[in-house]
Amino acid sequence: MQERKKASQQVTIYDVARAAGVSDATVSRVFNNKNNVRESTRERVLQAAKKLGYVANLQARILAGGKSHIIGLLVPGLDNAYMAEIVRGIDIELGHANYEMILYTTRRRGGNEASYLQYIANSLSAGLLLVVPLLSPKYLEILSDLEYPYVLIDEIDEQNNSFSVDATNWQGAYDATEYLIGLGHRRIAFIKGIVGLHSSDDRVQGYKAALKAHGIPVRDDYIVEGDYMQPSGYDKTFPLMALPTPPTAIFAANDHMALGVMDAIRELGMDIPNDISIVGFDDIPQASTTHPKLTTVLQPLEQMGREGVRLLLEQLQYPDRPPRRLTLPTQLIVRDSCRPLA
Amino acid sequence: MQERKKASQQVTIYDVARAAGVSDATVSRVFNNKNNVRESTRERVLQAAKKLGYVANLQARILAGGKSHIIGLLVPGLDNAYMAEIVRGIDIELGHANYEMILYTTRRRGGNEASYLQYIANSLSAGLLLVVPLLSPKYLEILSDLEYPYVLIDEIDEQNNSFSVDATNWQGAYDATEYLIGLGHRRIAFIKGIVGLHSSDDRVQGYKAALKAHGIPVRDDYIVEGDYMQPSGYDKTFPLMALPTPPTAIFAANDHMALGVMDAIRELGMDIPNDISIVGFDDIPQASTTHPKLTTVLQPLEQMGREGVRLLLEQLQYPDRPPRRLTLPTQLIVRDSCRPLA
DNA sequence: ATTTTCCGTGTAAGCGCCTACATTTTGCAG
DNA sequence: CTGCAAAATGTAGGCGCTTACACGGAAAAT
Repeated sequence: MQERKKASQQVTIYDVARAAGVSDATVSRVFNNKNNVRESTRERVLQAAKKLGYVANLQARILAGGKSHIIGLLVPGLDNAYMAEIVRGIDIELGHANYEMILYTTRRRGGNEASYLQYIANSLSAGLLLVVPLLSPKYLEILSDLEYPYVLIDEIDEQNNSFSVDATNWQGAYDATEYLIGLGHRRIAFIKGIVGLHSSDDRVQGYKAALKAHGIPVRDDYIVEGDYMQPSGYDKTFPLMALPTPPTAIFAANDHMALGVMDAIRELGMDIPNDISIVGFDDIPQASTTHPKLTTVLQPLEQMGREGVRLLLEQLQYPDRPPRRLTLPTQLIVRDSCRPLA
Repeated sequence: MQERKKASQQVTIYDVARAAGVSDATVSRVFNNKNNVRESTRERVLQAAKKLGYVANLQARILAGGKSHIIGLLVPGLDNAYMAEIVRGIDIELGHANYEMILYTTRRRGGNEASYLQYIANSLSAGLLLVVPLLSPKYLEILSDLEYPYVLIDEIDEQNNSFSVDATNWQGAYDATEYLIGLGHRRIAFIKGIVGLHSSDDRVQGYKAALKAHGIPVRDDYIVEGDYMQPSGYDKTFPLMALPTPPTAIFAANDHMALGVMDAIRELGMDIPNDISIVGFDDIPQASTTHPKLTTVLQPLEQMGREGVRLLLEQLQYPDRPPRRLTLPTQLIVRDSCRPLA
């Protein structure tokens, strides 16, 4: 026990019980908001607790069968604005519900998903939030085998067997493309995200659908592959602009790539939006601090995080409710990176 | 217990013991790497455990006096690249040590630091990592009252009474300034970070010291106040460039602000680095994906995170070691945003 | 006033694991 | 072989808390 010398000083439920002249069970009841405690004793207990500085010991509480009030968050990493926004939402909502969050990264235990998940499930978290692009179906399988509550954020379960939160990716892309078309653009290029990703694929489809709906042929040479990261947006812009008939607008499947596009365009000596229009997707905070400000499709990341938490807590409370999929609306945010075609 | 139906399925130490034909104590010994277990039984236990899919129950382990293998991370939020880098380092090192991390944000329990810390200390974490700019001294006081192990990252304890990790902010700023001077610049402006922040103040001092060392007078109108965020870098650039004798180089106290400066400069129709040189500080990932690539002072953020973890684990293992302060070297990273003065 | 409820509280038995101590087994000198 | 120390393993108690159950007393019903 060298690890926690403070153990000796820890105020337990017994100390409070003694101070308040009741049994430990009563103290427990008070702190768990059980209703069968007389108001006067409840207050006596509360006061004693406050005076002694009592703070419940979580592990004991969980072990004894209480609720853990901790949920796990599994992510590949925190190193991008997209993730940070979602996590912010999660944190806020968790705060309201008085839950803590423990962070797991897929970086760890690479390969051995099964035991990692098993480990997580057996640990302190009562449930798991997954923000894992390119989620392997194996994960879901294991998770449901474990009968462990979880929610997918910005990712869906093809089997429709999981709680999940995502956004109207198709519609968002459709709207943005239509906006560009409305501005008079006909030569609209699209930089794709990571192929295979649900969100990414939907965006391509939305883009194509809008073109078709307006009788504009889909040109394959206008559709290039990116990876959702800034450098890919930058790199892919040059070949696009080197085309015999270069596009007059570029729609990047996310803001990070759009930022890269802007860099490339500037490097080509062209002006945004006068020479070319650019649209992104996500509306990360940075989108509104660039110059010109980026027109983009807002994906309610923070809200997705929040709803994810709600869905998880709901599961914890009512374990038997059937899985639900929540799809939040995106919204076109018009800023300064587009202009009507002359 | 509606919260965890899986409880019934949980494989306990007893199951393993039975399967291996030993007592639970022996199983415990095996999993705690105690040395007085015969090799043959150790293996028998391990095999049984593997077969049953045994995973230790953390709360029970902690409760019984074992090590928690969880540390807490207290941050204001995750929403910037600086923090993300540090957290990445923390995560990596924690992974090596087989520790988990639980995330606490100062956003929660605004105001009531004392009880929040008390809560944290009484929770599952064995120690706390603080990445809290503008840390109130009150925090430290409470923490040491609690005799709770903690490490400060990129922040120092004036009393020198805490374990902490930071970087050579003064030297880094000195080096960068000297580099600019070496390039022939004499009119070098500086955009400060958040005043009051240890790191920020040191950087100003380093900048001033370099100027003085080279006999260049420190001009107050060249030193403006920022807040470490991109918009402030952008905003503060305009008045600077509107000066009767505008600077030929701008040194921003961090990369985020430098990015803002670059935006502003471009908006003024000037070229980087031909018309003006720019230097940042931190070397966040983005610094190398801008165009031109940003010359900056590398602050080993990831490593700071890692060392922070090391220091914390060290404390957990040897509770009586006196506090240490670890200062990691910064390094000037020359890229493309500076040019010799014509 | 007496019986029936029900409310408020205490008692006790764990939750899964660790560890001091007791006990058995092993290794080895004599 | 015997004896004994050392190594290996088992036993039991406890970590702080929750919760089924028991129980006394007060309120409600008759």
